[in-house]
Amino acid sequence: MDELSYKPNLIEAEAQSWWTKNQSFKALETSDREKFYCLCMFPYPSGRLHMGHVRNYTIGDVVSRYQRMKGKNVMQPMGWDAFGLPAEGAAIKHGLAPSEWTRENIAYMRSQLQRLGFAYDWDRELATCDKDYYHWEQWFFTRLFKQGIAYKKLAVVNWDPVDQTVLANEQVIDGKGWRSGAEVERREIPQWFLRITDYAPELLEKLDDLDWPESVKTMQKNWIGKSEGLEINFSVKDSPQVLTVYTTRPDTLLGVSYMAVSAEHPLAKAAAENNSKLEFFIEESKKNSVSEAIIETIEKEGMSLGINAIHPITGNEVPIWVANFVLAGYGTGAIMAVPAHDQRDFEFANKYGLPINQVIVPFDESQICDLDSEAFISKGILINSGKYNGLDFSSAFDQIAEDLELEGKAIRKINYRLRDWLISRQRYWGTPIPIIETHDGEIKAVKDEDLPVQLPENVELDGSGSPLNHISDFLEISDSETGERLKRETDTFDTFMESSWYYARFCCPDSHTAMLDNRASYWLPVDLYIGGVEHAILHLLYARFFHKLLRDNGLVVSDEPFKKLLTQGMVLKDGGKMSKSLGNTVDPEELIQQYGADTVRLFIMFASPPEQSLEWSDEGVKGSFRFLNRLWDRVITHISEGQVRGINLSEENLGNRQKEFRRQIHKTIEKVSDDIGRRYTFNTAIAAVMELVNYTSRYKTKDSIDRELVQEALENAVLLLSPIVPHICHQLWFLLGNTNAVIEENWPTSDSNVTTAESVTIVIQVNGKLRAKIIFPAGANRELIESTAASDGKVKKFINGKKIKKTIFVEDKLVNFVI
RNA sequence: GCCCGGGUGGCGAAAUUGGUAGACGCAACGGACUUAAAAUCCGUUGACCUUAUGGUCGUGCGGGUUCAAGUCCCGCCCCGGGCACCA
Repeated sequence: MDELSYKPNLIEAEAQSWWTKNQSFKALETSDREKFYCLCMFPYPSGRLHMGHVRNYTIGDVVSRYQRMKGKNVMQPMGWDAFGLPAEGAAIKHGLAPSEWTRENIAYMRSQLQRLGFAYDWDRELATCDKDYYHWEQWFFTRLFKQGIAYKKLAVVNWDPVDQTVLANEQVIDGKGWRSGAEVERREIPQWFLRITDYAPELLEKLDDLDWPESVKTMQKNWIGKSEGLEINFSVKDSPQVLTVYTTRPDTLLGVSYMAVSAEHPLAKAAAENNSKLEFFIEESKKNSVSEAIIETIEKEGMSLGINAIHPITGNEVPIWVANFVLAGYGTGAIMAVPAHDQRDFEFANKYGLPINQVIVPFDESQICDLDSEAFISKGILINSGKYNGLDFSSAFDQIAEDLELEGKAIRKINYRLRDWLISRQRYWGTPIPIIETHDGEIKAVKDEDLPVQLPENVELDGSGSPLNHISDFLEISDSETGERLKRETDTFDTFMESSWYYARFCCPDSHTAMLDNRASYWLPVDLYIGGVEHAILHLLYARFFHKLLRDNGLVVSDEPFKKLLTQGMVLKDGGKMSKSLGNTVDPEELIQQYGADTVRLFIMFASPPEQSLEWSDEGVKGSFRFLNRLWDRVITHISEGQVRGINLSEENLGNRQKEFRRQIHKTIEKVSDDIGRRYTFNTAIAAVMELVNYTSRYKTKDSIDRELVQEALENAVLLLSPIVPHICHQLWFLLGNTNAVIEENWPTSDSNVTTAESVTIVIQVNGKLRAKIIFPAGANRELIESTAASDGKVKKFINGKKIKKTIFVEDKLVNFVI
């Protein structure tokens, strides 16, 4: 074995112990440099790292190390999103307590992260299942409870009648419980909510200020779903009840031909009492999952309730139906149906032979309106609408709203699609909700001095019922002062609660006297947040909401938690998502053992830009390993020819060939700095360094100036690659004769005098087709270029004596003759 | 069903502001080195036509705008993500 060959395992251990010994990644608030908080979405400790983790954390590490070299005071922390459903499943399967399973996983995955050489400040590590963490979440919740932001109401859940437990949507497979196989029912139970809808306007408006991908901002905007409409009350015939609906299209009000309510609606319940067919239909509808994706794709079915609503304008009777696609938790749980101008209402009306009343016509004939085949959903001019005929959308909206408001039959309303956040879960492995119930049913927050409410950890799970309900020590307590018998809330928090504020706790994870202290004001907001695009809506919206709650309670000073967001794509293998069930996973650990962490990091950053999905390739990994070997050999060969130092590379000392080499070096610095610093396109940054290394390898060294140029090229290649492959660069930097570690070096800057090209290639087109390329001195004037181009043999041939109608000229780029 | 992305050689991709399509890498093929293989190094590599110079076509499909379209507009097809209890 060659003493001088590339041995990744050896040099990676050496580099890592150097960083540890020098506490290179410890982040302090006392620095006078500008702060940079770089955060990757923390992992759920599922057992082992997968490639998605490696990709996510490598991106964060590259940016952190780059920003550090740019002189920033960088904090990059890591922790564990440790509560969640899989731990309960694993506990049942392996007979292990969820806490034990989780903590073993954390220990193993921590060692895997360390082996990858990520620049984390491990002193800030936290796990959400630690009582020091959830203590403050409970403390904050009791404030929200007292402020009325947390409240209780009925909500629909998936209920497994055999296991007597609530199921997650994921646990419902083809309408059956995943363990019991029993047909799942929808059931209404009391649940805790947070009033996120109170913050809907701000959550919407502040999106504009964020440096986030437009697609994510659009998704959040649509999710919040602001609409302006009318809430209209229909009276019910022969009944004191009122049927309230919300519509954004009051201009179509005269086209209403039926009403539809959800299976949970009071009118449906009442009508079913003396109608067994209806009762059966409603029971069947309730067997559908609560998942919107499922409800929206099932066969649309309905049944008449046998009662009528009274149209608020015409006074006509309109039949009321129950329909399986009307969502109980959305709007008023009831709709007015206008089949002529809504596609879903149209299909339902056709299926059940309900009337289709056209009340809108297009503005002009260019629009197609064929009510035999589909609804006409565009806005237009009103017809068949009595005194409103001839009005357009906005005047019809105003007129109808005004008239109905006068009669007290409607109010204008801004509505949001966003619903309040359901935060309680009927599960064991989560943060206990710090609420107690007195014997007379009063609900009270647990007092500060009694926090945290600790989750009992040594429990046995069997998959049925609620475990906390069976632990009497937990469930039944007595008041420390009065001795009154009290009962604890046994629900736990949605795990999105923990992930909604961990980014803030990383600023001061050791604070025992407060949830957050002024260190949070120093570090927040997060400068760059990186994670999977699958979190584009829920996690990122909840975290934004929680941040505003923290702000309104004086705990943080910023309005938004994440200044810039980078959403990484998925890691695929053979075109599909890597998953255990498909058996196409690649274990990062095996690859690290075989090639070292740097090779894995390099491949994963080179294979595609971060936002795109990444196709895994074992051959590609080998290619990355080959490149690192070439780079290593190149440096070894260079230094074995002896040290070069202090030779003046200023322009007057260089020949043309040397000037061009130096130009390549500085063009590479310029490109890589832009790719990493601005564009986040690490793949093209790596390609640029590869080109420089290839150029250097081909470059024949004839004198000491050449050797100094090779030194400059290799040093810069090492500096530019050091955020991506930090271990090999740590070693190569010393080998190149430097005494400081590369991590302590500044990011290189390119010299614009060197990068300015003396000549440019101008593309010559005839009618937009490439016909010639001619080299001109940079900045050559238009006349010269055009006359030279026109007399070029090939160009002449294509102009072929025809008249030039027009000449397009783009400086330093192209000439296009239009003939 | 609704919302948001994506589709470029045999493969991963590049083309940053409408201006040279395919940088860089993988695979493949040919050559050098070697007893041989591996490794390494050098070369070729979008398709078709052509002896060659060269030419024609080509960025999911069909239209359009423009001197010029992978890039902009309209209509489709396919794939992926999310849809509120997976994280």
